Order: sequence, then structure tokens, then C-alpha cells
Amino acid sequence: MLAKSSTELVRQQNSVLVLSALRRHGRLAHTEISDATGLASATISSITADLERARIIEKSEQQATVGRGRPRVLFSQRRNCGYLITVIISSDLIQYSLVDYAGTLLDRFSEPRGEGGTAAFLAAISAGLERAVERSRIERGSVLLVSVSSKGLARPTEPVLVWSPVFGSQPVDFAAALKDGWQAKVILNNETLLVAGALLERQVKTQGGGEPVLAALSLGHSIGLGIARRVTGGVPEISAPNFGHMLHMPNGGLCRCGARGCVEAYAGFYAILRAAFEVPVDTIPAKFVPVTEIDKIAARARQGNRMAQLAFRNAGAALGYGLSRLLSLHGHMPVFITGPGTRYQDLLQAGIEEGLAQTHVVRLGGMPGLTVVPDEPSLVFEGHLNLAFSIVDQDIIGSRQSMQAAGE
Amino acid sequence: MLAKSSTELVRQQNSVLVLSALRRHGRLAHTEISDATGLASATISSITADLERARIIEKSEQQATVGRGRPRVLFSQRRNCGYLITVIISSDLIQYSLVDYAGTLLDRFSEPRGEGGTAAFLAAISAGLERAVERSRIERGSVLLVSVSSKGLARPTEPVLVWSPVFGSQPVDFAAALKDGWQAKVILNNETLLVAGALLERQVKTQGGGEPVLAALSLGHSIGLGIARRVTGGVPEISAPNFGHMLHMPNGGLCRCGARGCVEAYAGFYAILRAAFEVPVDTIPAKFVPVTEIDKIAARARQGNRMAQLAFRNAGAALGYGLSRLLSLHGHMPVFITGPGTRYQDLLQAGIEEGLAQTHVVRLGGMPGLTVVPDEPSLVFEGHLNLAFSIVDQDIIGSRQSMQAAGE
DNA sequence: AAGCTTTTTCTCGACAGTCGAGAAATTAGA
DNA sequence: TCTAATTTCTCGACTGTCGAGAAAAAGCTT
Repeated sequence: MLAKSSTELVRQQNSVLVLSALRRHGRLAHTEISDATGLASATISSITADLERARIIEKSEQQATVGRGRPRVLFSQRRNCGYLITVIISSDLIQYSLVDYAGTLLDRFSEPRGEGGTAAFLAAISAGLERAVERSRIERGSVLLVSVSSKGLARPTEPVLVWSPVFGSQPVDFAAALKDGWQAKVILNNETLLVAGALLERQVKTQGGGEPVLAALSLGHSIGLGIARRVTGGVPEISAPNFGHMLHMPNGGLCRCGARGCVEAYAGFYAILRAAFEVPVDTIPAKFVPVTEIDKIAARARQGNRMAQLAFRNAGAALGYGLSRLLSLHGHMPVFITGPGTRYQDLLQAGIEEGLAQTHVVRLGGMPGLTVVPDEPSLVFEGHLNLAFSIVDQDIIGSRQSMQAAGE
Repeated sequence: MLAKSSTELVRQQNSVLVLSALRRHGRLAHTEISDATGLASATISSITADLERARIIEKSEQQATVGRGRPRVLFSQRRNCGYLITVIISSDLIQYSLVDYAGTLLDRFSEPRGEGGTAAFLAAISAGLERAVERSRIERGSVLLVSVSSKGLARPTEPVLVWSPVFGSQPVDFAAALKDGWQAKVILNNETLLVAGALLERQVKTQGGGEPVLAALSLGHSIGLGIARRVTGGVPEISAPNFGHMLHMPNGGLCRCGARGCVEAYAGFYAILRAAFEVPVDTIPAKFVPVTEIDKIAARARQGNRMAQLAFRNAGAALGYGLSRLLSLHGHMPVFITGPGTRYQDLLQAGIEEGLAQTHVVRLGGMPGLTVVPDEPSLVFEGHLNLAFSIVDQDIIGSRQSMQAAGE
């Protein structure tokens, strides 16, 4: 059923439109906002006046006055309108970043990821968040959103990790990491989902369009996949299918998830190691494999070692077959490959293409674009900011109290 | 980027909201519309007055006057506001149905699907459409939409069949079937997509909710799949992934599409035939297989014939593995099985469950609900109407000329 | 049969929002 | 100092939703 609409909702939507234009271009004048949003000048006046009264945006000091005419007044977000903490969880570290409402990074630090169960893990994150606000002398209450990312499967509605490489199917509820004194909302997203979102936003920014949909494939100890799709007149739709644990081969090699024959059990780092040393495929896979180990295998493969070459080729084929199934079920789209595994692209490529070549969609639509984008960490952070600010802006506008109270 | 919003759009959206309430419940009074939409009574007055002036809805003759109080005035669509033709293409027949704006079926007839290429095929459809309007003495111009369905792959934006079992990858553009004198828009959708849409709408109607997403699997000569997902405050999102030609087994049996190892090449009727008679898997598959042939194999299987049993079991496994991949890439969801193949469900079930059981998603989320819904044709027709009317209503409201001109 | 009750529909005024046009502001250049 | 250029601001017209209460129209009561 459609939702009913009202004039107040119109104002809300146009307000977030103004804010998102400010996010995308940063520090805009009245006329520029009008151009970017398509709204009439008078409307911009009204909206910016509201937002200014509500102390969400402010007139910028530094007037970039160039040309004749009346000098332009630049608007930008009020920095201390609120804060945002991103928490990026990887296999060995947890990275915390504190960002102000204008999107500038104020502080960043990492902590080693300790041992222990989910309770200890959540306690560590709780402490990390406390440390983040204390270091910058910020009130807990002014943190609007905590955006967490991890590998694994997140519940779509709540910040609960349903499955992760480390804790398996033991659920981790990140909402529990915030104790009293915090008013922040907590969101959790798969890491590669954020990468896909960041790549899509980059396309929009540079080319102003391009393909309306793309996939991000992250290669490493585990295999991640994100899909991002532009929808006309709305926020992009991003999702993280369980690609790494999709079935690659019935009754195949044992996977870390406990199932058999997953894509990851052939294309993850530990799987490449297992294949290269001809360890039986039902061996319990190693928890952690140092990248240097895989580098050694890659070196041997590049020197002509058959078994090492085969390990990478089979990994590539598992990815290729998986991608062919992805294209079958989600439609044709370009694929961007990222993560530490990209350094073995030369060894994987042939297998990937072999796996892709057979299928109907590829025969119809041609080989999908395969682009390597090595710098995964900055994509993850970009994805955090894109998503988090779109939510924060929406929320801040949605809670109209702030706008009206401040107007008194 | 978000789209800008305006007060006129608000009225548009609320108008289609009123129309869709009328679609769902049929013939409503002022207050009922208000309850169903959540709009204020005054707003309903204004909108219904507009729609009545524009000759889109009318006050119903038959006043179901029961109880005290002022008698209610029932509104319903004006029957001759416009017409809709659905064209359901199956392997041997083409069925045409003429429906008026209120949703009642006026005429229906079928024609055998002749031989020949795409040009002859389009000419036949063109003739069929002419016949439909002539039989009911309706003006071509008053047909608002022609909704076509077929098995195969449709281009998302235009009514072009990109791949079909009969014409292969030779594209068929149904827009070409309408010559001068027609103003109708033409839409084309995969048959099983419509089934999925109809099933979702049925759930909404009966349970007012249920799972927000489901898959429809159609078993027959070819394998079709549709996904329907409810989105909060919007039209449901329905899609038809290329499930039948997703890779089941690398270097596997030859498929009608020319590729190897597709799901269909193991689970389609011709594949079951091929397996039961131990014909080599690279044999060019039969174009048409009478259902009676499959019935015979099923009878033998039920009497204990090993080879026949295996044919069905392998078909089931191909479906099960395919579904496990579907759940991996689209998330956990219930599956509704339909089509002529449902009569062999007893023989397929074990294989399907075996194929599903292994995967990570199923281990996490449990075995998905598998429900058999035998009556595919009525689901297809329902799906046509749901989708077509939502488009027609949107269009009729969107073209404001009609509303203003009629208001003079 | 007249009046009362009940229920629905309709109408009016208040309020919120967008937009176009033009006034006001402000600076660069003549 | 005046003028042209450019941006911002303001005003009135228009469209839309909503709540409250009037008007309508039937059944029920006496």
C-alpha cells in the first residue's frame, strides 16, 4: 500500500534534498542550491532560513566573493550540530573514527581485537566508544550515530551480526555496546556493502551517471559481496548477499561456516593455502593465515609451480561461477574487485573468466566489466560516511521538534 | 539524488492512493476511503470531486443503504473510462482478455500459436488485438494498456523479449504489434514475475501482512522464477531473475539456450525425459514434450523404476541447489511452487530438500517454506491485473490534462 | 406524523508549502 | 559617482491537507 502524503512531508523531503546537496558539493550558495535541487529560489530561502534557525546549517565566514554582483552567501553544515563515530571491525583490529557533522575527520585510532567471547568483544567496543568521546572532549549525547561495519551477515533491521567469521552463528547485538548517557542510534552493515555504496556514489559524482547498478567483490581471508543500485528519485538501494557462503560445489570442501562447498571454501585465502599444499578438502580450515603465506604461494605460481597455479585458478573459477550465478539472479552488472586478494589478480583472472564464460547471461550480455580497485579501506570509510550522513540528515529533519523549538 | 517534491505531487500521490484503495476493496463510501487511506474526510471530498469531474470514478447507482444515518454514497471506477488487454503467451496458445476499467472481464479468447519467425508472430498478435477490440466494438483509442506476458527474459524498460524458449536470443519488440490508431502503452513481463506479484498481493489481502518477500517457482517445460517484495510505503518490487538458465553444473548437460549445465537442463520437462531414457546429456533437447510423456515416466517412477526415480530426484536436486543459491543471493524467503510440474511434487520433493539442506543460509535460517499452488493460470491473470491497473491508474492521474480539461 | 437520533457527506476557514516576479542589496567596473 | 551585474530576499498567488462543524438524509420514537 502506498503511504499518504502531506505538505509537511514535502517540506521534509525538500529539506533533506538541500542537506544532501550540501553533503555532495560542500558549502553552496543560495543559487547553487537552487540549481542542484531544482527548487525555486524562494523555496531555498525558506528552507535555509528554517535550517539556520534550527542551528543545523550556518552561513560560512569565508565568503568566496568573486565577480560582480551581490556577494554570495555560502551555507554549510554546523560542525558541532552533532557527531558520528564509525567502527570498522577487521580480523585483527578495530578502528574508531570520530567525524563531525560537516564530515571532517576529528580523530582516529585503532585497537587490537582481543580474544574472548561476544560479551568481551562488546565490552571492548563499548570502551572504545567511550575513549573516542573522551579524547575529543565531546558529550556522549551529541553523538548522533554509531556506524559499525564488519564482515559477515547483518540483520537488515537491527544492528545484530547474525553470522561472522569469528563468532560464527553466535549473534552479536551492537546496540548493547551503548550504555546510559548515549542517545546515538547504532547501525551495522556488511563491509562490502559499504564498498559497493561508495563505488556507486563515486560514479554518480564523476560521470554523473554510468551504469545504474554495480557489484563489489572483496577478496581476502573471506569473500564479501555488495550490490548497489541507483533508483530514480530515491536513496540508492544497497545490499550484501551471502555470496561467500553460496554453494559452489555440492559436497565440496569444508568451509569455516561449517557447510561444505561454499565459494569461500575455494576462493578464501585459507582455501588457496589448502589447495596449494594438497591438504584434504575436509581439513578444518586455519583460523588466520598471514598474507605473507599467500604471497609465497603466489610467488611459486608465478615461477611456474603447477600446484600453486592450480590453487589460484580454482579459486578464480569458484569466483567466476559464483559471479555467473550472481548475474543470473541479479541481472547483468559490472563487477569491481577489491580487498587484499587483488594483488593476485593476475593469477585469478583466467579462472574467473572461465567460470563466467559458460553461462546464459554472459552469452547474452557479454562478459561483465571487471575492474580492480585496490584501496579498500578508504572505500569502506567513504561508504560509512555516505550511508551514515544520509540517515543522520533524515533523522535530524524528521524530528521536527528541533526545528520548531529552535524557532521560538 | 532524491527528487524534489511539490504540493501537486502530493495530490497526485493521494489520488492514486484513493484509486488503489478502490481497486483493492472495490466500491467504497467516502468514510471507508478515509479509513483505508488515512486521509482526512475533507481531503477525500476534494479528491473524489476531482476524480468525478475528470470522469474517472462515479457514484454507484446501487446504494447499499443499511442502518440509520445519511445513506452512504459508494464510489467506483467508471467502467468505460478505458480498457485493458492482457496477452498471455504460452508454448502453444496465445490468450487475449479484454478487461474494463473497473476490472471486470468482458471477453476472452485463445488462438493457436502458429509457426514462423518473429515477424509472423508479431503480426498474429497484432491481428489478435484487432480482433479483441472488434468483437466488443470498442475504439482502439480507449485501450489504455496492453499487458503481455511470456516465459523468458524481458528487457526491464521496454516491451522487448530479449530471450525466449521459442525465438532464442532473437529479440521480439511488442511495441511493434500496435499500429496506428492505438494509443495504448505496451508492457511485457515474465510470466512467473506476475505469479509472484499475485501471490504477494493475495498475502496482503488475506493476512494483511505475512512475510514481506516471497519467490514463485514455475515448473514445466522451462523453469521460471519470480521474486516479489513489499516495500514500506510504495509499490511492491517484483523481478524475474534468470533462474532457469543459472548455472547448475559446470560443463553439464546441454540446454535449450545453447549453454551447458543450466538448471533447466536438469529440471525442465525435456531434461527429465532425457535423464529417464538415459539419452546422452549433450543431445539437442526436444522442442516440445507432451505432458503425457512425463506422466508416463512419473507413473514408472511411482511403480519403483530406478531410472525414472533418479530422473526426478536429479531434477529436484537441481532445483534445490538453485534455490539454495537464490536464498544466498536474495536472502531467506518462502518459495511457492506452481506450474504443470507441481503434479510430480512427490517425486521432486526429496531432491529439492537435499539440494537445499547443505547451504549456509538454510543452516542459519532453517528450511524455507515450500508451498504448492497448482492453479498457475489464474495467478498469471491476477498478476496482470494488479500490475496493469497500478500503471494505468498512475498514468491516468499523472496526465493532469484530463483532470483539468474535464473540469472546465 | 412530527420530532429526535444517528450517521454520512459536505463546506469553511486555518495553516503549510511552492513558485514566479520583482524589489532590495551589494560589489565591480566605467 | 554612477551604472551594470548578480545574488538574495520578500510578497502575493496558488495548491494542498486538515479539523470542526453545518447540512443532509435516513431510521426510530412517541
